[in-house]
Amino acid sequence: MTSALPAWTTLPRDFYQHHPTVVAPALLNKILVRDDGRAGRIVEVEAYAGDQDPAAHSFKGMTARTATMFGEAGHLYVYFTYGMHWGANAVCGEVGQGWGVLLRALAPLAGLDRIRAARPAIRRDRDLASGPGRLSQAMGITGALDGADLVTDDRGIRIVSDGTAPCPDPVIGPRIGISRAQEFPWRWHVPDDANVSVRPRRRLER
DNA sequence: TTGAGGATTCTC
DNA sequence: AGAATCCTCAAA
Repeated sequence: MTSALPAWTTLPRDFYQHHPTVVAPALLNKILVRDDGRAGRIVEVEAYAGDQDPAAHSFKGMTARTATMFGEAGHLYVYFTYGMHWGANAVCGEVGQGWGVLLRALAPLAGLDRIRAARPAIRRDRDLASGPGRLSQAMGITGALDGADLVTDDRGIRIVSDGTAPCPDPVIGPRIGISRAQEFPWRWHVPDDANVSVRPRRRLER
């Protein structure tokens, strides 16, 4: 019997030590894993690039909120917004750059009972983790996990590969929900994946 | 001390 | 289209 389930190998530090426009598409088809069995395949991401990027939290330099983003690559930057939602990023680049990749959507893969329990109002599975706030809620990510090391798995969250190739032909387009640098094509998602978040409704100009 | 705005989601 | 809901940061 030679066939076996492919091993889940944690992504190494140097996977993250590049520009977020490189790391972001490379993260498509990787798997976000919690130590309680919850896991989901990453199907939508966005890049944020520090002082090169007016839309990034880190654009104007480090603050108390963004300290993690300026730290070592491979850690989790978790932010709070709109008074109720958490967002999760993989820090990338070198220390001091403030670069990261926002995890925007997962295709739930394991621990579905726990994921559904974390999203009790949701009826369809494709709505469980389709959006940064939904993803964080589904996976139990809050500010308590800000700074967690995805490489050493020091706090029960990591990103692994199951051997699936990177998405060969991702959809590329503008980022969602930002007011500046809207023209940067720094969003990538797996084509036709039901879990990809959708812009609510484009506001008509004028 | 104040206030505007926010890497969103849900409901009406 | 509007509400919910509160933290962050710059400016006064």
